[in-house]
Amino acid sequence: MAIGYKELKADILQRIVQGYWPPGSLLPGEVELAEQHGCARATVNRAMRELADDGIVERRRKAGTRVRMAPMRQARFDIPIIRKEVEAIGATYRYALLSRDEVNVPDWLCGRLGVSRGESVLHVECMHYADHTPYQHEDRWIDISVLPAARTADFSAVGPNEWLVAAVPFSTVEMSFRSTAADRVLAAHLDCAEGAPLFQAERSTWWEEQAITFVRLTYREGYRMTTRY
Amino acid sequence: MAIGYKELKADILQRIVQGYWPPGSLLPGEVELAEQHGCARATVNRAMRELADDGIVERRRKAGTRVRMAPMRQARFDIPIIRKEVEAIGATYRYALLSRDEVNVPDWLCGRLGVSRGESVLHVECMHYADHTPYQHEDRWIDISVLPAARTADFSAVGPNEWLVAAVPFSTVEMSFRSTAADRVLAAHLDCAEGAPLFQAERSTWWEEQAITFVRLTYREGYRMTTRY
DNA sequence: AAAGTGGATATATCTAGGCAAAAGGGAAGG
DNA sequence: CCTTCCCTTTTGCCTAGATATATCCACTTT
Repeated sequence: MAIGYKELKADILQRIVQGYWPPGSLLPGEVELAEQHGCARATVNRAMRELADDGIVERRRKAGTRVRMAPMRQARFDIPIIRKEVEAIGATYRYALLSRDEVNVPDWLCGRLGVSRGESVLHVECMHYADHTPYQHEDRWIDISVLPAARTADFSAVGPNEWLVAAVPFSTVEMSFRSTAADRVLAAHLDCAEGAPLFQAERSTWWEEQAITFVRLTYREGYRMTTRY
Repeated sequence: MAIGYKELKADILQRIVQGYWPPGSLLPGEVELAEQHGCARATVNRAMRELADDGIVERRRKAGTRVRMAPMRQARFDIPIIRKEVEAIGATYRYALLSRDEVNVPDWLCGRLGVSRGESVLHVECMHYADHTPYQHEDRWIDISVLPAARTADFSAVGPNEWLVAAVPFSTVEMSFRSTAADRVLAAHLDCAEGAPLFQAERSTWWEEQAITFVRLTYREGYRMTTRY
């Protein structure tokens, strides 16, 4: 009669999927489920908590556990190292540094990085290729007052992304995705027409309330970001 | 002396972030950590398991727990119900049905829905507005052989998305995001120039290995999907 | 040298019980 | 009728102990 939390989780999910517990309905309490399945409440708790983590159910003290109304409320995307992503599709990865300058922080970046005007930042532009076709353009800004080591780092062989991953851990990340039209520079680098619709990801990274880096990644035309579950 | 699993998790993460336990290094065993912190082993286990779930550490029986070398982190996006999303920004939500036809499945959709050519599908087009400005265009296809109830559903007041959520218990979902140029129809509906770069989401939904619906959501120009973690 | 075996060990999971905290729901008072 | 306060329910979290399982490593066998 006693079962493990995985089986229990599968059981409950099965019943939800088959409509026995329709969206919005209230599930039995932990004690009751534990008695029904002949296991400890902790086991039920583990199963229910994982279902909640997966976004299947919603739990609130006193209110109980109920099936979520929306079939999918959250999606999870892996943010891989670009090299891995390219190699995963069976292509050869190549990296190229385009430019590297120490400049005054532009106004539009002040707010995002949380630095004051007039400060100096490191600006690195580079390209990532899959089998010699453009894959991604990387436009990165690093706050050198927070990360002075970046000033002496050599980005000609290894990309700033991989360098940063190895050099600094991060605590908070904000990402956003949008669609943008290729300007002249991007069109040239990504080998597409000017005005072509491109998928763009922007990421700000903080460590201990200190902004470290902001990066704008522009993917080749036609790129898709996909998730399934 | 005794602490909760959240504090413990934060403690361990802190030490990893600060380099006390560098990437690749072996962490103490659960028993040892429990003794050091004066708590039960289950508490340590919970903290460590969550760190593993978050992709910070890697755990293997007998081998112990070690800090991951390349933390391939994953982002989690909330995909809100369109009405909630609009109302969250303080705007008034409005819905409009554009068209609704029963047609032969187009070739490009056969593969995605997993239906054979010549079959009949329900095609629904509608718009979602925020304060009377276009917010999202919904282009939906429903397999009526799997979901015959859709044939008699009235989509003039409630959108197909909300109808489906209530009608279909639960499912497997595949989503993908990309950038596309506005064609004449989309430009007209979304009030933008033809060729404008638009953010597009596509979602296929299955239930018990049966494809139910495919939807293509095109957002207004300038839309951003953002997450923070 | 290569392959198989078994013990040691670290994590995975379960049990049984208890206290804490949040919050729904109703009672009491204005 | 409405608001405020309290009680009870339900999940959250912890302890302490035990079994299960995977797997590294050393040792033995072929």
